[in-house]
Amino acid sequence: MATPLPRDPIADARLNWERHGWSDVAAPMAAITAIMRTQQILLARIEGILKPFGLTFARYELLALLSFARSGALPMNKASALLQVHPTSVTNAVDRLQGAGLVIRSPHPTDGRTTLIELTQEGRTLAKRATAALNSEVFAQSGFAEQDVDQLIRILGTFRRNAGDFSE
Amino acid sequence: MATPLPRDPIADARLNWERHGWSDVAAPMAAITAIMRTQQILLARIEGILKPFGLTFARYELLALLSFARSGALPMNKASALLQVHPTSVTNAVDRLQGAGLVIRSPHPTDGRTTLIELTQEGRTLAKRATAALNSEVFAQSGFAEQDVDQLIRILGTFRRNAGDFSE
DNA sequence: TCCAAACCCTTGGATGTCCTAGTATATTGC
DNA sequence: GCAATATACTAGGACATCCAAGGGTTTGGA
Repeated sequence: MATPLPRDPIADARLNWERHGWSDVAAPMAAITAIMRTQQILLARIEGILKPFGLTFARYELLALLSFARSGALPMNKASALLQVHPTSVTNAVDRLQGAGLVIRSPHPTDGRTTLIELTQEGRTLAKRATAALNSEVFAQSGFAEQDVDQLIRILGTFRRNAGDFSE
Repeated sequence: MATPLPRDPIADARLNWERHGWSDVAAPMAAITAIMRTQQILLARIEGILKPFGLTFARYELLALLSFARSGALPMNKASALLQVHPTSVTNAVDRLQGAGLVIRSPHPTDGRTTLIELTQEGRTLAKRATAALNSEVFAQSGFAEQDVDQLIRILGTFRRNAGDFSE
């Protein structure tokens, strides 16, 4: 890890905003910038843990999603919707997972347009091991206080609902 | 925007975690996943606003940083440290900004290793206009309640400090 | 019935991020 | 003073994301 900066760059940005007369939006700017940076930190941690398994976060997410599907298989478009990424991102991830022998593409029984992604036994085993590693190395040491975790889930859940992620 | 899902996929993931006996880390997993998704939503909004200016978020951040520097110029390594991205990412952004005539590379007066990035007049003007657009179209309508913005700044600030971003 | 519209997946291209390695310049230590 | 180490930037490569466009399959309305 690099040497810590002497000052918080996001707090400084907020001061700059206020100095320029944008005080009304300085706080949301700081919050949004902090989310961007936090995501970057967390992603780096996660990828660091997954690397020994030959996985990236994108591929892990797909593997995990499949492992929770009753049949161990999902249509690509369904995976795209649930992971909330562009269909081409799923195509990309499946290409690599299939190349590694972790998933298989198979035709949908009734809809010729649709392709099913199916976990192989190897894929299921790797998903299990990778999840165990993430649980113990990242999620169990998230760096968030317990009440803060609840706050985050509440705040970001409201945000995501308002952004149109889900209706529920 | 795509049709909202009937259910929150992150809440479902949390339930899956609990069902598999990982209740102790289910909440942090959900919080971290929510951060990833929120970042994705915010980034898409920001890039949508910046697109008409011919800017991406990475390039905008660099322009904004320079516009707050007293001299309008910064060494590349300083920009890299303040933006907390890899030096090669700064090289990439500077290449494109320079190609668009928004910044200029100039040699450091005393250290031959260092390259200074300097805003052009055009760059300064564009930074101002882009900031105004982001302020009114994104930050002023962040979708977070005012108290939640404060909570986010507090929670993520603590997290970033613990992660080694800054010492202060 | 049949064709247009809708839907699903893939290909190709643009960007951004990181890592590794290489070149050039400074600084340190003997 | 000079060699070894550290620092600064860039080139090349691997991945991920999105968008635009294309080809195949289904669906729905005339």
